[in-house]
Amino acid sequence: MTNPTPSPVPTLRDVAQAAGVHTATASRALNPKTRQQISAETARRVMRAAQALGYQPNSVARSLKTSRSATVGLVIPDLTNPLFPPIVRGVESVLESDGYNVWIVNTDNDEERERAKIESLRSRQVEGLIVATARLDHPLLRQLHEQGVAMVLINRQVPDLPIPAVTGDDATGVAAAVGHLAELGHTRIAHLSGPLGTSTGRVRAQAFRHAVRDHGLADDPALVIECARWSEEDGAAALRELLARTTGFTAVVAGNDLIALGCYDVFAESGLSCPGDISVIGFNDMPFLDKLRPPLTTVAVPHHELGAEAARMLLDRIDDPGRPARSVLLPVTLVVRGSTAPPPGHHHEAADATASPPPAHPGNATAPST
Amino acid sequence: MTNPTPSPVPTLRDVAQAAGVHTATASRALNPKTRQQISAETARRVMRAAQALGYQPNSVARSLKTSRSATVGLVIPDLTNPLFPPIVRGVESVLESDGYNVWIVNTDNDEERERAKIESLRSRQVEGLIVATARLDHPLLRQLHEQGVAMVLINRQVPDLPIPAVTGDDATGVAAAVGHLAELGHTRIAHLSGPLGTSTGRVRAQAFRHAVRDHGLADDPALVIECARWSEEDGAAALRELLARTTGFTAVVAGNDLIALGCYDVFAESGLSCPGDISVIGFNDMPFLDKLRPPLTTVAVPHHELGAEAARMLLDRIDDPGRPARSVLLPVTLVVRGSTAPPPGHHHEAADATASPPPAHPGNATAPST
DNA sequence: TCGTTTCCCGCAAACGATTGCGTTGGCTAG
DNA sequence: CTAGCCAACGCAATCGTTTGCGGGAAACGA
Repeated sequence: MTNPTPSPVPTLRDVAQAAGVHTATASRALNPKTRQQISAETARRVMRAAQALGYQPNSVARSLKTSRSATVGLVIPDLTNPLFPPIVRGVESVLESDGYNVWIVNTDNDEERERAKIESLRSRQVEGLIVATARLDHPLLRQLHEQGVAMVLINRQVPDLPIPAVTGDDATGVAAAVGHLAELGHTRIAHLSGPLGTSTGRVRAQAFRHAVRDHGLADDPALVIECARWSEEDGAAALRELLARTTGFTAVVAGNDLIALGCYDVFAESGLSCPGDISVIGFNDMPFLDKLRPPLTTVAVPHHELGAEAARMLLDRIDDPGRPARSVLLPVTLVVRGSTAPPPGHHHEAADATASPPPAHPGNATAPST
Repeated sequence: MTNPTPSPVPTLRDVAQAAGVHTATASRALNPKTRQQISAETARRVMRAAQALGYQPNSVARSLKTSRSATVGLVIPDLTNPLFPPIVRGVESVLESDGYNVWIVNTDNDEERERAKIESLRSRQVEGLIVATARLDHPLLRQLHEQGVAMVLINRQVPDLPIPAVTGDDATGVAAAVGHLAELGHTRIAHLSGPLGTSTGRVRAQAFRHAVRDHGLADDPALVIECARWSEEDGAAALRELLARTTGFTAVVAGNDLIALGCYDVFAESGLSCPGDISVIGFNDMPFLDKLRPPLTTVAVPHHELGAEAARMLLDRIDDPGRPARSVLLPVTLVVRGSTAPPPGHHHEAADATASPPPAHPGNATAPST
């Protein structure tokens, strides 16, 4: 079966003609902002005609004339990272209620693709960009900023550029994670950092070392290792390398949840038990973590709010480009699940002296695995 | 810090002026298809000028003139469903290499939002639509089809409309799932179907009843229950209701993975053990299922290929709207993990008579059943 | 030398909307 | 009765490209 022949789509001229008025009049009648310039009677006639013809204004023509588009671009490094879809929803929730459309593009962490997609967005007159792909050194973003493009960064920032950003409070989150592990009795804690070319990677890594020192624990450079990307595979690779070259650590705080998942893979292949032999903490609290084996202890960032706040800031910026670029840090919370427990052989002040399951935590507390 | 003043973006006229030619000449010089109409020398001059000015063609103006846009819309019901991001990647992979842009929109399963977003896509002159939101009765899709919009459905179809679709082989997948459970010794198997207003929901439900009969098992209508949406919450609700009104079933095949995850929630709250007391099979094999507790047995559909094939079909359709609308069914495979085991008290022909853990399947063990 | 072809390139009309400005007609005020 | 005003609407330019068409000049054959 083939497609029916496309019926010609009605234009403003058709509407005007049907209503017996000039296109200018039709245009004004159809636009609520200008409708009061038109007599009620004529306006009604035009709107009826539009209705009857099924008229839909051509946004392309409108954009060309007005150089606006009611559209903003959302630049995501990797849609398959479950962190991002909730953020996207957050962005959409506020932008849509404001009449904006959101154009989502996926760069796959590829610089060339990023450039191409952003270029394509710009050439379509998007009115602003929400960017989740920021790297510490990011010439493209610098250039866009210099060209006066309205932008808000999300989840990551680029410190040298005065672009507003909304991120989770990485430092506090990592400190909470380390604190939790220290409290459980761990003394040698490793960190599988995310890419140090991203602010999140670097900030979390720095916060890790600070926290470790603050707790009087081993601050051994050999205990932190960088993952090339924020992925399960790279997390696994990093942990393998760490296991090969260092020993004696009983816990790892991962740069994010995916890296933590990579650890799970290594545990499975090497026969290590989590949290029996080694504890893990993730970052982000992406969906479904509570159903893992073991449920992953992690630092929860408010995904939806992250997106929503970024969207609000972008709107502010669009209708007043001159305003100062404040950045916001959203509060995070440690959510303790089953992947953290006292280190093997640890003597807790309580009775049991073996590597027993961790104390059941109320609420999210899923049963700890042995 | 505020934004710098936006520098005026160069237009084709600027380029032409800089190169000392007419805009028409500049246009032709910049377009590879028409460049041979221009002397090599002039073309070089124009291209150099464009380069120097940092000229980027204005797609809006181009679209207005040509009524093309090199853009297709991708309509997703719920981006937070991990099934979709890999599909998106599949779509992008083929469309991008063909010079197309992909505009992803998220309808949140809301009919009004869907209409608005599709309208917005159309008014932007997208050249085609890949739609993952199809319902069995879908007036909007019918209307679009009648207007001659190039479309391809993905993952779901609408049977009455001759729109090409690419989906997984739902019937075979469900049959494999039921077969696997039957082989394990289950005789009363329940089905938590997806919404019966979607083809996937209905096809899988029908296939379930067929499969159950084919294996000579109980075909009790009380054993199938419909979930209102493809979500964890609705899966949980459905299983709760089923547990309340029926007993004696030892396995459930869920309409998809999210519904299966809902079952996990119910198990946790009701103290049931999976797979000890009850087995579960999902559908789709979305990411991270292998890390669940227990790892979810499911039917894997080729996400990436699903998207890629849909994109290819759309391209075909765009440059030849007249071609017949063939639909394709992509093969699926049962991947057996840890959420399925013999029913409690089942005497297997092998030695052990208790509800022991399932035989360890090596790796991802995509052992095709029967 | 004179057509005729070929090669480059410019002219101008679109595409479909928005909007500043001008024009019209009806009304009030002086 | 005329000046002045306002409301309602039309005119035409414009946004930045693309593209059919035509023209001028060079090249070619006879």
